[in-house]
Amino acid sequence: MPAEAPSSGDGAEPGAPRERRRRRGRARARTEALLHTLKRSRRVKANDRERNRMHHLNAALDELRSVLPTFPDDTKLTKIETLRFAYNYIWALSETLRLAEQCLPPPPAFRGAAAPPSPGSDAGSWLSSASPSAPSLCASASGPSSPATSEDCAYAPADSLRGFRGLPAGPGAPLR
DNA sequence: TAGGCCATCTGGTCCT
DNA sequence: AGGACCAGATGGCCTA
Repeated sequence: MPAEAPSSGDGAEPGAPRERRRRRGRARARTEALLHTLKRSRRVKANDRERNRMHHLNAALDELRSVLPTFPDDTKLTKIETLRFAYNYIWALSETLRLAEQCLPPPPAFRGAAAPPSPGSDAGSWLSSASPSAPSLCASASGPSSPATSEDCAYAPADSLRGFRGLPAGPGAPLR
Protein backbone atom coordinates (compact mmCIF):
# COMPACT_ATOMS: atom_id res chain seq x y z
CA MET A 1 0.00 0.00 0.00
CA PRO A 2 1.60 3.30 -1.10
CA ALA A 3 1.07 5.74 1.70
CA GLU A 4 1.37 8.68 -0.72
CA ALA A 5 -1.41 7.44 -3.01
CA PRO A 6 -4.21 9.97 -3.08
CA SER A 7 -7.74 8.79 -2.49
CA SER A 8 -9.23 10.02 -5.79
CA GLY A 9 -8.42 6.66 -7.57
CA ASP A 10 -8.77 7.88 -11.23
CA GLY A 11 -5.00 7.64 -11.95
CA ALA A 12 -4.70 11.29 -12.90
CA GLU A 13 -3.91 12.38 -9.39
CA PRO A 14 -1.68 15.45 -9.02
CA GLY A 15 1.15 13.47 -7.31
CA ALA A 16 1.64 11.07 -10.27
CA PRO A 17 4.15 13.03 -12.44
CA ARG A 18 6.57 13.24 -9.52
CA GLU A 19 6.26 9.51 -8.90
CA ARG A 20 6.81 8.84 -12.59
CA ARG A 21 9.93 10.98 -12.55
CA ARG A 22 11.17 9.12 -9.52
CA ARG A 23 10.60 5.75 -11.21
CA ARG A 24 12.31 6.95 -14.37
CA GLY A 25 15.26 8.07 -12.28
CA ARG A 26 15.50 4.70 -10.60
CA ALA A 27 15.29 2.93 -13.98
CA ARG A 28 18.02 5.11 -15.38
CA ALA A 29 20.23 4.41 -12.39
CA ARG A 30 19.61 0.69 -12.86
CA THR A 31 20.50 0.95 -16.56
CA GLU A 32 23.66 2.87 -15.80
CA ALA A 33 24.65 0.34 -13.19
CA LEU A 34 24.00 -2.45 -15.69
CA LEU A 35 26.01 -0.63 -18.34
CA HIS A 36 28.79 -0.12 -15.86
CA THR A 37 28.95 -3.80 -14.94
CA LEU A 38 28.79 -4.72 -18.61
CA LYS A 39 31.65 -2.39 -19.44
CA ARG A 40 33.50 -3.66 -16.43
CA SER A 41 33.14 -7.29 -17.41
CA ARG A 42 34.24 -6.49 -20.96
CA ARG A 43 37.27 -4.70 -19.57
CA VAL A 44 38.13 -7.61 -17.32
CA LYS A 45 37.88 -9.98 -20.29
CA ALA A 46 40.04 -7.68 -22.41
CA ASN A 47 42.60 -7.49 -19.61
CA ASP A 48 42.66 -11.26 -19.48
CA ARG A 49 43.24 -11.52 -23.20
CA GLU A 50 45.94 -8.90 -23.09
CA ARG A 51 47.69 -10.70 -20.25
CA ASN A 52 47.53 -13.91 -22.23
CA ARG A 53 48.85 -12.21 -25.32
CA MET A 54 51.82 -10.83 -23.41
CA HIS A 55 52.48 -14.25 -21.89
CA HIS A 56 52.63 -15.73 -25.37
CA LEU A 57 54.93 -12.96 -26.48
CA ASN A 58 57.20 -13.61 -23.51
CA ALA A 59 57.17 -17.34 -24.20
CA ALA A 60 58.31 -16.66 -27.75
CA LEU A 61 61.00 -14.37 -26.42
CA ASP A 62 62.13 -17.13 -24.05
CA GLU A 63 62.36 -19.54 -26.96
CA LEU A 64 64.46 -17.03 -28.81
CA ARG A 65 66.69 -16.63 -25.73
CA SER A 66 67.13 -20.38 -25.50
CA VAL A 67 68.73 -20.60 -28.93
CA LEU A 68 71.05 -17.67 -28.39
CA PRO A 69 74.41 -18.24 -26.78
CA THR A 70 75.02 -16.22 -23.65
CA PHE A 71 78.19 -15.53 -21.77
CA PRO A 72 78.15 -16.65 -19.02
CA ASP A 73 75.54 -19.33 -19.57
CA ASP A 74 73.19 -18.36 -16.77
CA THR A 75 72.90 -14.77 -17.90
CA LYS A 76 69.37 -13.85 -18.79
CA LEU A 77 69.15 -11.30 -21.54
CA THR A 78 66.59 -8.56 -21.17
CA LYS A 79 63.94 -8.24 -23.83
CA ILE A 80 65.68 -5.50 -25.75
CA GLU A 81 69.02 -7.27 -25.42
CA THR A 82 67.49 -10.48 -26.74
CA LEU A 83 66.17 -8.73 -29.84
CA ARG A 84 69.38 -6.86 -30.54
CA PHE A 85 71.48 -9.93 -29.89
CA ALA A 86 69.33 -12.07 -32.16
CA TYR A 87 69.62 -9.49 -34.90
CA ASN A 88 73.40 -9.43 -34.63
CA TYR A 89 73.66 -13.18 -34.18
CA ILE A 90 71.76 -13.80 -37.40
CA TRP A 91 73.94 -11.31 -39.15
CA ALA A 92 77.09 -13.05 -37.88
CA LEU A 93 75.85 -16.46 -38.97
CA SER A 94 74.93 -15.30 -42.43
CA GLU A 95 78.25 -13.52 -42.72
CA THR A 96 80.02 -16.71 -41.73
CA LEU A 97 78.17 -18.60 -44.43
CA ARG A 98 78.91 -15.97 -46.99
CA LEU A 99 82.64 -16.07 -46.27
CA ALA A 100 82.66 -19.85 -46.16
CA GLU A 101 81.02 -19.96 -49.58
CA GLN A 102 83.58 -17.50 -50.87
CA CYS A 103 86.56 -19.49 -49.59
CA LEU A 104 85.42 -23.02 -50.23
CA PRO A 105 84.22 -24.26 -53.58
CA PRO A 106 80.99 -26.18 -53.12
CA PRO A 107 81.43 -29.96 -52.89
CA PRO A 108 80.31 -31.91 -55.96
CA ALA A 109 77.43 -33.42 -54.05
CA PHE A 110 75.96 -29.97 -53.63
CA ARG A 111 76.02 -29.15 -57.32
CA GLY A 112 72.68 -29.78 -58.84
CA ALA A 113 71.12 -30.54 -55.49
CA ALA A 114 67.80 -28.87 -54.83
CA ALA A 115 68.39 -25.61 -53.10
CA PRO A 116 66.96 -25.37 -49.62
CA PRO A 117 64.22 -22.82 -49.21
CA SER A 118 65.41 -19.30 -48.99
CA PRO A 119 63.81 -16.73 -46.77
CA GLY A 120 62.55 -14.94 -49.81
CA SER A 121 60.98 -17.96 -51.43
CA ASP A 122 59.13 -19.24 -48.42
CA ALA A 123 58.58 -16.35 -46.10
CA GLY A 124 55.67 -18.04 -44.38
CA SER A 125 57.59 -21.06 -43.20
CA TRP A 126 60.47 -18.91 -42.14
CA LEU A 127 58.27 -16.78 -40.05
CA SER A 128 56.14 -19.47 -38.53
CA SER A 129 58.09 -22.68 -38.27
CA ALA A 130 61.74 -22.14 -38.96
CA SER A 131 63.72 -24.56 -36.85
CA PRO A 132 66.90 -23.30 -35.22
CA SER A 133 68.42 -26.72 -35.77
CA ALA A 134 67.88 -26.54 -39.50
CA PRO A 135 68.76 -23.07 -40.68
CA SER A 136 68.66 -22.33 -44.34
CA LEU A 137 71.94 -22.54 -46.14
CA CYS A 138 70.81 -19.79 -48.41
CA ALA A 139 71.28 -16.86 -46.13
CA SER A 140 71.55 -13.98 -48.47
CA ALA A 141 75.10 -13.23 -49.40
CA SER A 142 74.04 -9.69 -50.01
CA GLY A 143 72.46 -9.54 -46.59
CA PRO A 144 72.76 -6.79 -44.08
CA SER A 145 75.99 -4.96 -43.92
CA SER A 146 77.89 -5.17 -40.71
CA PRO A 147 75.86 -4.47 -37.61
CA ALA A 148 79.04 -3.69 -35.77
CA THR A 149 82.54 -2.63 -36.57
CA SER A 150 84.58 -5.12 -38.51
CA GLU A 151 86.97 -5.55 -35.59
CA ASP A 152 84.11 -6.50 -33.36
CA CYS A 153 82.68 -9.15 -35.59
CA ALA A 154 85.28 -10.50 -37.97
CA TYR A 155 83.37 -13.57 -39.07
CA ALA A 156 83.85 -16.15 -36.32
CA PRO A 157 80.64 -16.09 -34.30
CA ALA A 158 81.93 -18.14 -31.40
CA ASP A 159 84.43 -15.47 -30.54
CA SER A 160 82.88 -12.38 -31.94
CA LEU A 161 79.41 -12.93 -30.51
CA ARG A 162 80.90 -12.46 -27.11
CA GLY A 163 80.88 -8.77 -27.76
CA PHE A 164 77.49 -8.58 -29.40
CA ARG A 165 75.29 -8.09 -26.42
CA GLY A 166 75.90 -4.44 -25.97
CA LEU A 167 76.60 -3.48 -29.51
CA PRO A 168 74.51 -0.95 -31.29
CA ALA A 169 71.97 -2.35 -33.67
CA GLY A 170 72.83 -2.86 -37.26
CA PRO A 171 71.96 -0.80 -40.28
CA GLY A 172 68.64 -0.54 -41.97
CA ALA A 173 66.42 -1.03 -38.97
CA PRO A 174 68.17 0.24 -35.91
CA LEU A 175 67.01 -1.78 -32.95
CA ARG A 176 67.29 0.81 -30.27
C1' DT B 1 67.60 6.49 -3.52
C1' DA B 2 67.60 6.66 -8.55
C1' DG B 3 67.24 4.10 -12.55
C1' DG B 4 66.21 -0.04 -15.22
C1' DC B 5 63.22 -3.78 -16.15
C1' DC B 6 58.97 -5.90 -15.96
C1' DA B 7 53.88 -7.09 -15.49
C1' DT B 8 49.53 -5.33 -15.64
C1' DC B 9 45.78 -2.18 -16.62
C1' DT B 10 43.63 0.86 -19.77
C1' DG B 11 41.68 3.29 -23.73
C1' DG B 12 42.17 3.84 -28.60
C1' DT B 13 42.39 1.92 -33.25
C1' DC B 14 42.10 -1.51 -36.71
C1' DC B 15 40.45 -5.83 -38.49
C1' DT B 16 37.29 -9.78 -39.13
C1' DA C 1 30.27 -6.58 -31.98
C1' DG C 2 34.20 -8.62 -30.42
C1' DG C 3 39.01 -9.65 -30.64
C1' DA C 4 43.89 -8.35 -31.66
C1' DC C 5 47.25 -5.06 -31.38
C1' DC C 6 49.42 -1.01 -29.63
C1' DA C 7 51.25 2.59 -26.67
C1' DG C 8 51.01 5.16 -22.36
C1' DA C 9 50.54 5.01 -17.32
C1' DT C 10 51.45 2.93 -13.02
C1' DG C 11 53.45 0.34 -9.41
C1' DG C 12 56.59 -3.40 -7.74
C1' DC C 13 61.13 -5.43 -7.56
C1' DC C 14 66.01 -5.33 -7.94
C1' DT C 15 70.66 -3.44 -8.23
C1' DA C 16 74.41 -0.03 -8.18
